[in-house]
Amino acid sequence: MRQPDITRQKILKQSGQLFNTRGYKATSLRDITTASGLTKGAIYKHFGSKDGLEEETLLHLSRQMFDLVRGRIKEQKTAGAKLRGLFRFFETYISKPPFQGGCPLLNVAIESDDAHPRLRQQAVMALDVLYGSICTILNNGIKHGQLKSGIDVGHLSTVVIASLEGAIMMSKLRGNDSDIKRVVRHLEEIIDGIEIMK
Amino acid sequence: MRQPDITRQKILKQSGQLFNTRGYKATSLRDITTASGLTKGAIYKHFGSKDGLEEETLLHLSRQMFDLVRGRIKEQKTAGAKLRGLFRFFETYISKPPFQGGCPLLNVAIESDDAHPRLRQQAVMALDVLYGSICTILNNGIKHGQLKSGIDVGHLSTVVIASLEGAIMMSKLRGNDSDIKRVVRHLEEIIDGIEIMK
DNA sequence: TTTTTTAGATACCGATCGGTATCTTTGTGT
DNA sequence: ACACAAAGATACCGATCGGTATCTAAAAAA
Repeated sequence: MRQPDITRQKILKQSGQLFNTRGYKATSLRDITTASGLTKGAIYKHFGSKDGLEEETLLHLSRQMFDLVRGRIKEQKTAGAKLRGLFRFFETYISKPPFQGGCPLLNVAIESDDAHPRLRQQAVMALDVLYGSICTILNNGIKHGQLKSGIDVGHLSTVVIASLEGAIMMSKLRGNDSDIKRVVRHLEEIIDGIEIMK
Repeated sequence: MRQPDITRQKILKQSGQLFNTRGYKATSLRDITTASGLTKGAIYKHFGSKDGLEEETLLHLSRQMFDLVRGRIKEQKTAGAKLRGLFRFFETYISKPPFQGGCPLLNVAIESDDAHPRLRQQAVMALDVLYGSICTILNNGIKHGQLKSGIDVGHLSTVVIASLEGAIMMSKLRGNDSDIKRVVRHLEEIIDGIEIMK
Protein backbone atom coordinates (compact mmCIF):
# COMPACT_ATOMS: atom_id res chain seq x y z
CA MET A 1 0.00 0.00 0.00
CA ARG A 2 1.26 3.45 -0.92
CA GLN A 3 2.26 5.77 1.91
CA PRO A 4 -0.53 8.34 1.29
CA ASP A 5 -3.09 5.55 1.43
CA ILE A 6 -1.68 4.34 4.72
CA THR A 7 -1.98 7.86 6.11
CA ARG A 8 -5.50 8.15 4.83
CA GLN A 9 -6.54 4.90 6.47
CA LYS A 10 -4.83 5.90 9.70
CA ILE A 11 -6.83 9.13 9.80
CA LEU A 12 -10.11 7.37 8.98
CA LYS A 13 -9.51 4.79 11.67
CA GLN A 14 -8.97 7.40 14.37
CA SER A 15 -11.68 9.79 13.21
CA GLY A 16 -14.08 6.87 13.00
CA GLN A 17 -13.37 5.85 16.56
CA LEU A 18 -13.59 9.42 17.86
CA PHE A 19 -16.66 10.51 15.88
CA ASN A 20 -18.51 7.36 16.91
CA THR A 21 -17.76 7.80 20.60
CA ARG A 22 -17.64 11.56 21.24
CA GLY A 23 -19.77 12.70 18.33
CA TYR A 24 -18.88 14.30 15.02
CA LYS A 25 -19.18 17.96 15.94
CA ALA A 26 -17.81 17.41 19.44
CA THR A 27 -14.58 15.93 18.12
CA SER A 28 -11.93 18.47 17.16
CA LEU A 29 -9.23 18.11 14.55
CA ARG A 30 -6.81 18.33 17.42
CA ASP A 31 -8.32 15.18 18.94
CA ILE A 32 -7.71 13.37 15.68
CA THR A 33 -4.17 14.62 15.11
CA THR A 34 -3.24 13.71 18.69
CA ALA A 35 -4.73 10.24 18.37
CA SER A 36 -3.23 9.53 14.97
CA GLY A 37 0.15 11.16 15.46
CA LEU A 38 -0.38 13.10 12.25
CA THR A 39 -1.00 16.80 11.65
CA LYS A 40 -3.69 19.06 10.27
CA GLY A 41 -1.74 19.31 7.04
CA ALA A 42 -2.29 15.62 6.40
CA ILE A 43 -6.00 15.82 7.13
CA TYR A 44 -6.59 18.77 4.85
CA LYS A 45 -4.55 17.22 2.02
CA HIS A 46 -6.75 14.13 2.11
CA PHE A 47 -10.18 15.44 3.06
CA GLY A 48 -10.25 19.16 2.28
CA SER A 49 -12.34 20.20 5.27
CA LYS A 50 -13.70 18.89 8.53
CA ASP A 51 -17.11 18.49 6.91
CA GLY A 52 -15.46 16.39 4.24
CA LEU A 53 -13.73 14.25 6.82
CA GLU A 54 -17.01 13.78 8.67
CA GLU A 55 -18.78 12.57 5.56
CA GLU A 56 -16.01 10.25 4.45
CA THR A 57 -15.65 8.88 7.95
CA LEU A 58 -19.36 8.12 8.16
CA LEU A 59 -19.14 6.36 4.82
CA HIS A 60 -16.18 4.39 6.14
CA LEU A 61 -18.03 3.43 9.31
CA SER A 62 -21.13 2.43 7.36
CA ARG A 63 -19.08 0.22 5.09
CA GLN A 64 -17.39 -1.42 8.07
CA MET A 65 -20.75 -2.13 9.66
CA PHE A 66 -22.39 -3.50 6.54
CA ASP A 67 -19.39 -5.66 5.75
CA LEU A 68 -19.76 -7.28 9.15
CA VAL A 69 -23.53 -7.60 8.81
CA ARG A 70 -23.29 -9.04 5.34
CA GLY A 71 -20.72 -11.54 6.56
CA ARG A 72 -23.06 -12.80 9.25
CA ILE A 73 -25.96 -13.04 6.83
CA LYS A 74 -24.13 -14.79 4.03
CA GLU A 75 -22.75 -17.55 6.20
CA GLN A 76 -26.29 -18.76 6.88
CA LYS A 77 -28.50 -20.67 4.47
CA THR A 78 -32.15 -20.08 5.32
CA ALA A 79 -33.97 -16.82 5.92
CA GLY A 80 -34.60 -17.71 9.56
CA ALA A 81 -30.94 -18.54 10.15
CA LYS A 82 -29.83 -15.34 8.44
CA LEU A 83 -32.09 -13.27 10.67
CA ARG A 84 -30.91 -15.07 13.79
CA GLY A 85 -27.34 -14.42 12.67
CA LEU A 86 -28.17 -10.75 12.31
CA PHE A 87 -29.66 -10.70 15.81
CA ARG A 88 -26.59 -12.36 17.28
CA PHE A 89 -24.44 -9.75 15.59
CA PHE A 90 -26.34 -6.94 17.30
CA GLU A 91 -26.32 -8.86 20.57
CA THR A 92 -22.53 -9.04 20.61
CA TYR A 93 -22.39 -5.36 19.71
CA ILE A 94 -22.25 -4.57 23.40
CA SER A 95 -20.27 -7.39 24.95
CA LYS A 96 -17.73 -7.64 22.11
CA PRO A 97 -17.93 -4.35 20.19
CA PRO A 98 -16.55 -4.59 16.63
CA PHE A 99 -15.74 -0.91 17.04
CA GLN A 100 -16.11 1.58 19.83
CA GLY A 101 -19.06 3.86 20.44
CA GLY A 102 -22.01 1.68 19.54
CA CYS A 103 -23.99 1.66 16.34
CA PRO A 104 -22.76 4.31 13.86
CA LEU A 105 -26.20 4.54 12.27
CA LEU A 106 -27.92 5.22 15.57
CA ASN A 107 -25.29 7.70 16.67
CA VAL A 108 -25.26 9.76 13.53
CA ALA A 109 -29.05 9.66 13.25
CA ILE A 110 -29.50 11.25 16.66
CA GLU A 111 -26.77 13.81 16.16
CA SER A 112 -27.77 14.85 12.67
CA ASP A 113 -31.53 14.63 12.38
CA ASP A 114 -32.32 18.19 13.43
CA ALA A 115 -29.09 20.03 12.75
CA HIS A 116 -26.85 18.52 10.06
CA PRO A 117 -28.62 17.85 6.75
CA ARG A 118 -25.65 16.33 4.91
CA LEU A 119 -24.86 13.80 7.61
CA ARG A 120 -28.56 13.14 7.98
CA GLN A 121 -28.91 12.34 4.30
CA GLN A 122 -26.08 9.82 4.57
CA ALA A 123 -27.72 8.32 7.64
CA VAL A 124 -31.00 7.92 5.78
CA MET A 125 -29.15 6.07 3.03
CA ALA A 126 -27.50 3.76 5.54
CA LEU A 127 -30.86 3.05 7.16
CA ASP A 128 -32.36 2.30 3.76
CA VAL A 129 -29.60 -0.21 3.05
CA LEU A 130 -30.19 -2.00 6.35
CA TYR A 131 -33.94 -1.93 5.83
CA GLY A 132 -33.57 -3.23 2.30
CA SER A 133 -31.32 -6.07 3.42
CA ILE A 134 -33.86 -7.35 5.92
CA CYS A 135 -36.70 -7.02 3.44
CA THR A 136 -34.71 -9.04 0.94
CA ILE A 137 -34.08 -11.79 3.45
CA LEU A 138 -37.77 -11.96 4.29
CA ASN A 139 -38.90 -11.88 0.67
CA ASN A 140 -36.46 -14.62 -0.31
CA GLY A 141 -37.58 -16.65 2.69
CA ILE A 142 -41.18 -16.44 1.54
CA LYS A 143 -40.27 -17.23 -2.05
CA HIS A 144 -38.34 -20.35 -1.04
CA GLY A 145 -41.03 -21.58 1.32
CA GLN A 146 -38.97 -20.99 4.48
CA LEU A 147 -41.31 -18.34 5.88
CA LYS A 148 -45.08 -18.08 5.95
CA SER A 149 -46.45 -16.09 3.03
CA GLY A 150 -48.75 -13.81 5.02
CA ILE A 151 -45.98 -11.68 6.48
CA ASP A 152 -45.97 -7.91 6.06
CA VAL A 153 -42.31 -7.67 5.09
CA GLY A 154 -41.84 -3.92 5.44
CA HIS A 155 -43.68 -3.88 8.73
CA LEU A 156 -41.53 -6.62 10.22
CA SER A 157 -38.29 -5.10 8.95
CA THR A 158 -39.15 -1.84 10.64
CA VAL A 159 -39.96 -3.60 13.91
CA VAL A 160 -36.67 -5.49 13.79
CA ILE A 161 -34.53 -2.42 13.20
CA ALA A 162 -36.36 -0.25 15.73
CA SER A 163 -36.15 -2.89 18.46
CA LEU A 164 -32.47 -3.59 17.90
CA GLU A 165 -31.43 0.05 17.74
CA GLY A 166 -33.50 0.97 20.76
CA ALA A 167 -32.04 -1.96 22.65
CA ILE A 168 -28.51 -0.88 21.78
CA MET A 169 -29.29 2.53 23.21
CA MET A 170 -30.57 0.96 26.43
CA SER A 171 -27.74 -1.51 26.85
CA LYS A 172 -25.04 1.04 26.09
CA LEU A 173 -26.63 3.48 28.49
CA ARG A 174 -26.86 0.96 31.30
CA GLY A 175 -23.55 -0.67 30.50
CA ASN A 176 -24.84 -4.22 30.37
CA ASP A 177 -26.23 -6.55 27.71
CA SER A 178 -29.44 -7.69 29.38
CA ASP A 179 -31.64 -5.32 27.42
CA ILE A 180 -30.29 -6.30 24.03
CA LYS A 181 -30.59 -9.97 25.02
CA ARG A 182 -34.24 -9.54 25.96
CA VAL A 183 -35.04 -7.84 22.69
CA VAL A 184 -33.19 -10.45 20.67
CA ARG A 185 -35.12 -13.17 22.44
CA HIS A 186 -38.36 -11.39 21.57
CA LEU A 187 -37.35 -11.10 17.93
CA GLU A 188 -36.34 -14.76 17.83
CA GLU A 189 -39.79 -15.69 19.08
CA ILE A 190 -41.30 -13.68 16.25
CA ILE A 191 -39.15 -15.61 13.77
CA ASP A 192 -40.18 -18.88 15.43
CA GLY A 193 -43.77 -17.90 14.72
CA ILE A 194 -43.34 -17.31 11.00
CA GLU A 195 -40.77 -19.98 10.15
CA ILE A 196 -41.85 -23.09 8.28
CA MET A 197 -40.03 -26.15 9.64
CA LYS A 198 -39.18 -28.99 7.32
CA MET B 1 -44.09 34.65 39.99
CA ARG B 2 -40.97 36.51 41.05
CA GLN B 3 -38.83 38.06 38.34
CA PRO B 4 -35.77 35.83 38.95
CA ASP B 5 -38.00 32.77 38.60
CA ILE B 6 -39.38 34.07 35.31
CA THR B 7 -35.83 34.55 34.06
CA ARG B 8 -34.86 31.08 35.22
CA GLN B 9 -37.80 29.49 33.41
CA LYS B 10 -37.07 31.51 30.28
CA ILE B 11 -33.49 30.20 30.24
CA LEU B 12 -34.58 26.61 30.87
CA LYS B 13 -37.16 26.79 28.11
CA GLN B 14 -34.62 27.96 25.53
CA SER B 15 -31.76 25.72 26.68
CA GLY B 16 -34.16 22.78 26.69
CA GLN B 17 -35.16 23.41 23.13
CA LEU B 18 -31.58 23.97 21.97
CA PHE B 19 -29.96 21.09 23.89
CA ASN B 20 -32.64 18.71 22.66
CA THR B 21 -32.24 19.69 19.02
CA ARG B 22 -28.58 20.57 18.53
CA GLY B 23 -27.12 18.59 21.42
CA TYR B 24 -25.84 19.63 24.83
CA LYS B 25 -22.16 20.12 24.05
CA ALA B 26 -22.85 21.48 20.58
CA THR B 27 -25.00 24.30 21.95
CA SER B 28 -23.06 27.36 23.09
CA LEU B 29 -24.05 29.82 25.77
CA ARG B 30 -24.24 32.37 22.99
CA ASP B 31 -26.96 30.33 21.30
CA ILE B 32 -28.96 30.43 24.51
CA THR B 33 -28.47 34.12 25.25
CA THR B 34 -29.43 35.00 21.67
CA ALA B 35 -32.54 32.83 21.80
CA SER B 36 -33.65 34.02 25.22
CA GLY B 37 -32.72 37.68 24.92
CA LEU B 38 -30.80 37.39 28.18
CA THR B 39 -27.08 37.53 28.91
CA LYS B 40 -24.38 35.28 30.27
CA GLY B 41 -24.63 37.10 33.58
CA ALA B 42 -28.16 35.80 34.06
CA ILE B 43 -27.19 32.24 33.19
CA TYR B 44 -24.23 32.14 35.57
CA LYS B 45 -26.26 33.70 38.41
CA HIS B 46 -28.85 30.96 38.13
CA PHE B 47 -26.85 27.89 37.09
CA GLY B 48 -23.23 28.50 38.03
CA SER B 49 -21.68 26.82 35.00
CA LYS B 50 -22.59 25.35 31.66
CA ASP B 51 -22.36 21.87 33.16
CA GLY B 52 -24.84 22.96 35.80
CA LEU B 53 -27.20 24.33 33.18
CA GLU B 54 -26.94 21.10 31.22
CA GLU B 55 -27.88 19.00 34.21
CA GLU B 56 -30.75 21.20 35.31
CA THR B 57 -32.04 21.44 31.77
CA LEU B 58 -32.02 17.66 31.41
CA LEU B 59 -33.92 17.38 34.67
CA HIS B 60 -36.38 19.95 33.38
CA LEU B 61 -36.84 18.08 30.10
CA SER B 62 -37.27 14.76 31.90
CA ARG B 63 -39.94 16.23 34.14
CA GLN B 64 -41.77 17.70 31.16
CA MET B 65 -41.75 14.34 29.42
CA PHE B 66 -42.87 12.32 32.42
CA ASP B 67 -45.62 14.80 33.22
CA LEU B 68 -47.00 14.29 29.74
CA VAL B 69 -46.58 10.50 29.93
CA ARG B 70 -48.18 10.31 33.35
CA GLY B 71 -51.09 12.39 32.10
CA ARG B 72 -51.75 9.94 29.28
CA ILE B 73 -51.51 6.96 31.58
CA LYS B 74 -53.70 8.29 34.37
CA GLU B 75 -56.59 9.20 32.11
CA GLN B 76 -57.04 5.52 31.27
CA LYS B 77 -58.57 2.87 33.50
CA THR B 78 -57.23 -0.57 32.55
CA ALA B 79 -53.64 -1.66 32.03
CA GLY B 80 -54.27 -2.29 28.34
CA ALA B 81 -55.77 1.15 27.85
CA LYS B 82 -52.93 2.78 29.75
CA LEU B 83 -50.36 1.08 27.51
CA ARG B 84 -52.26 2.02 24.36
CA GLY B 85 -52.38 5.58 25.65
CA LEU B 86 -48.62 5.49 26.12
CA PHE B 87 -48.14 4.19 22.60
CA ARG B 88 -50.32 6.92 21.14
CA PHE B 89 -48.26 9.47 23.04
CA PHE B 90 -45.08 8.24 21.38
CA GLU B 91 -46.85 8.02 18.03
CA THR B 92 -47.76 11.69 18.11
CA TYR B 93 -44.23 12.52 19.17
CA ILE B 94 -43.34 12.97 15.52
CA SER B 95 -46.46 14.44 13.92
CA LYS B 96 -47.31 16.77 16.82
CA PRO B 97 -44.11 17.12 18.90
CA PRO B 98 -44.75 18.26 22.48
CA PHE B 99 -41.31 19.79 22.27
CA GLN B 100 -38.69 20.04 19.57
CA GLY B 101 -35.84 17.63 18.95
CA GLY B 102 -37.42 14.26 19.66
CA CYS B 103 -37.14 12.18 22.80
CA PRO B 104 -34.89 13.81 25.42
CA LEU B 105 -34.04 10.43 26.89
CA LEU B 106 -32.90 9.00 23.57
CA ASN B 107 -30.97 12.13 22.66
CA VAL B 108 -29.07 12.43 25.90
CA ALA B 109 -28.42 8.69 26.04
CA ILE B 110 -26.65 8.70 22.68
CA GLU B 111 -24.70 11.87 23.38
CA SER B 112 -23.61 10.95 26.88
CA ASP B 113 -23.07 7.20 27.04
CA ASP B 114 -19.40 7.20 26.10
CA ALA B 115 -18.25 10.69 26.99
CA HIS B 116 -20.27 12.45 29.69
CA PRO B 117 -20.70 10.45 32.90
CA ARG B 118 -22.85 12.97 34.79
CA LEU B 119 -25.39 13.37 32.01
CA ARG B 120 -25.29 9.63 31.48
CA GLN B 121 -26.14 8.98 35.11
CA GLN B 122 -29.15 11.26 34.83
CA ALA B 123 -30.18 9.50 31.64
CA VAL B 124 -29.99 6.11 33.38
CA MET B 125 -32.27 7.43 36.11
CA ALA B 126 -34.78 8.71 33.54
CA LEU B 127 -34.74 5.33 31.79
CA ASP B 128 -35.29 3.58 35.10
CA VAL B 129 -38.33 5.77 35.78
CA LEU B 130 -39.85 4.97 32.39
CA TYR B 131 -39.06 1.28 32.78
CA GLY B 132 -40.54 1.24 36.26
CA SER B 133 -43.73 2.94 35.10
CA ILE B 134 -44.37 0.31 32.46
CA CYS B 135 -43.57 -2.52 34.85
CA THR B 136 -46.04 -1.06 37.33
CA ILE B 137 -48.79 -0.87 34.71
CA LEU B 138 -48.16 -4.51 33.73
CA ASN B 139 -48.01 -5.76 37.33
CA ASN B 140 -51.21 -3.93 38.25
CA GLY B 141 -52.88 -5.30 35.13
CA ILE B 142 -51.99 -8.83 36.17
CA LYS B 143 -53.08 -8.26 39.74
CA HIS B 144 -56.48 -6.94 38.66
CA GLY B 145 -57.06 -9.72 36.16
CA GLN B 146 -56.78 -7.45 33.11
CA LEU B 147 -53.67 -9.15 31.75
CA LYS B 148 -52.66 -12.80 31.54
CA SER B 149 -50.54 -13.86 34.47
CA GLY B 150 -47.78 -15.58 32.51
CA ILE B 151 -46.19 -12.37 31.25
CA ASP B 152 -42.51 -11.67 31.84
CA VAL B 153 -43.03 -8.08 32.96
CA GLY B 154 -39.45 -6.86 32.80
CA HIS B 155 -38.94 -8.51 29.45
CA LEU B 156 -41.99 -6.88 27.91
CA SER B 157 -41.19 -3.46 29.37
CA THR B 158 -37.75 -3.59 27.79
CA VAL B 159 -39.20 -4.57 24.43
CA VAL B 160 -41.73 -1.74 24.58
CA ILE B 161 -39.16 0.93 25.37
CA ALA B 162 -36.58 -0.32 22.90
CA SER B 163 -39.11 -0.52 20.06
CA LEU B 164 -40.55 2.91 20.71
CA GLU B 165 -37.21 4.65 21.07
CA GLY B 166 -35.78 2.94 18.01
CA ALA B 167 -38.88 3.87 16.05
CA ILE B 168 -38.56 7.50 17.09
CA MET B 169 -35.02 7.47 15.80
CA MET B 170 -36.18 6.04 12.45
CA SER B 171 -39.14 8.34 12.04
CA LYS B 172 -37.21 11.46 12.99
CA LEU B 173 -34.42 10.49 10.64
CA ARG B 174 -36.74 9.88 7.70
CA GLY B 175 -39.01 12.77 8.56
CA ASN B 176 -42.26 10.80 8.50
CA ASP B 177 -44.35 8.87 10.99
CA SER B 178 -44.77 5.58 9.16
CA ASP B 179 -42.07 3.81 11.15
CA ILE B 180 -43.43 4.77 14.55
CA LYS B 181 -46.94 3.80 13.38
CA ARG B 182 -45.73 0.37 12.33
CA VAL B 183 -44.03 -0.22 15.66
CA VAL B 184 -47.04 0.99 17.62
CA ARG B 185 -49.25 -1.36 15.65
CA HIS B 186 -46.89 -4.22 16.49
CA LEU B 187 -46.94 -3.34 20.18
CA GLU B 188 -50.73 -3.08 20.15
CA GLU B 189 -50.91 -6.59 18.74
CA ILE B 190 -48.75 -7.79 21.61
CA ILE B 191 -51.16 -6.17 24.07
CA ASP B 192 -54.09 -7.75 22.24
CA GLY B 193 -52.46 -11.10 22.84
CA ILE B 194 -52.09 -10.72 26.60
CA GLU B 195 -55.24 -8.76 27.42
CA ILE B 196 -58.15 -10.53 29.12
CA MET B 197 -61.44 -9.32 27.67
CA LYS B 198 -64.45 -9.16 29.90
C1' DT C 1 -36.71 56.83 52.63
C1' DT C 2 -32.42 54.96 53.00
C1' DT C 3 -29.60 50.94 53.06
C1' DT C 4 -28.19 46.66 51.46
C1' DT C 5 -28.53 42.66 48.96
C1' DT C 6 -29.66 40.41 44.66
C1' DA C 7 -30.36 40.06 39.57
C1' DG C 8 -28.54 40.79 35.49
C1' DA C 9 -25.72 43.47 31.76
C1' DT C 10 -21.15 44.47 29.96
C1' DA C 11 -16.46 43.95 29.11
C1' DC C 12 -12.72 41.20 29.09
C1' DC C 13 -9.69 36.83 29.71
C1' DG C 14 -6.91 32.70 27.93
C1' DA C 15 -7.79 28.61 25.37
C1' DT C 16 -9.28 26.34 21.51
C1' DC C 17 -11.83 26.09 17.34
C1' DG C 18 -11.62 25.28 11.89
C1' DG C 19 -9.00 26.92 8.26
C1' DT C 20 -4.95 28.63 5.38
C1' DA C 21 -0.37 29.83 3.85
C1' DT C 22 4.14 28.41 3.83
C1' DC C 23 7.87 25.47 4.27
C1' DT C 24 10.21 20.87 4.33
C1' DT C 25 10.37 16.30 3.11
C1' DT C 26 9.35 12.35 0.43
C1' DG C 27 8.78 9.93 -3.59
C1' DT C 28 8.48 9.49 -8.65
C1' DG C 29 9.50 10.01 -13.51
C1' DT C 30 13.01 11.17 -16.73
C1' DA D 1 21.52 12.50 -10.77
C1' DC D 2 18.22 15.81 -11.42
C1' DA D 3 13.73 18.05 -11.62
C1' DC D 4 9.32 18.29 -10.14
C1' DA D 5 5.19 17.21 -7.97
C1' DA D 6 2.83 15.30 -4.06
C1' DA D 7 2.56 14.56 1.02
C1' DG D 8 2.67 16.33 5.22
C1' DA D 9 4.65 19.41 9.12
C1' DT D 10 4.64 24.05 11.09
C1' DA D 11 3.16 28.49 12.05
C1' DC D 12 -0.27 31.59 12.07
C1' DC D 13 -5.16 33.71 11.43
C1' DG D 14 -9.79 35.56 13.11
C1' DA D 15 -13.73 33.77 15.46
C1' DT D 16 -15.77 31.72 19.15
C1' DC D 17 -15.63 28.99 23.25
C1' DG D 18 -16.64 28.81 28.64
C1' DG D 19 -15.66 31.54 32.41
C1' DT D 20 -14.87 35.72 35.49
C1' DA D 21 -14.66 40.43 37.21
C1' DT D 22 -16.96 44.52 37.37
C1' DC D 23 -20.61 47.55 37.07
C1' DT D 24 -25.59 49.03 37.08
C1' DA D 25 -30.34 48.52 38.17
C1' DA D 26 -33.93 46.61 40.76
C1' DA D 27 -36.03 44.87 44.72
C1' DA D 28 -36.10 43.65 49.52
C1' DA D 29 -34.91 45.02 54.30
C1' DA D 30 -34.19 48.56 57.61
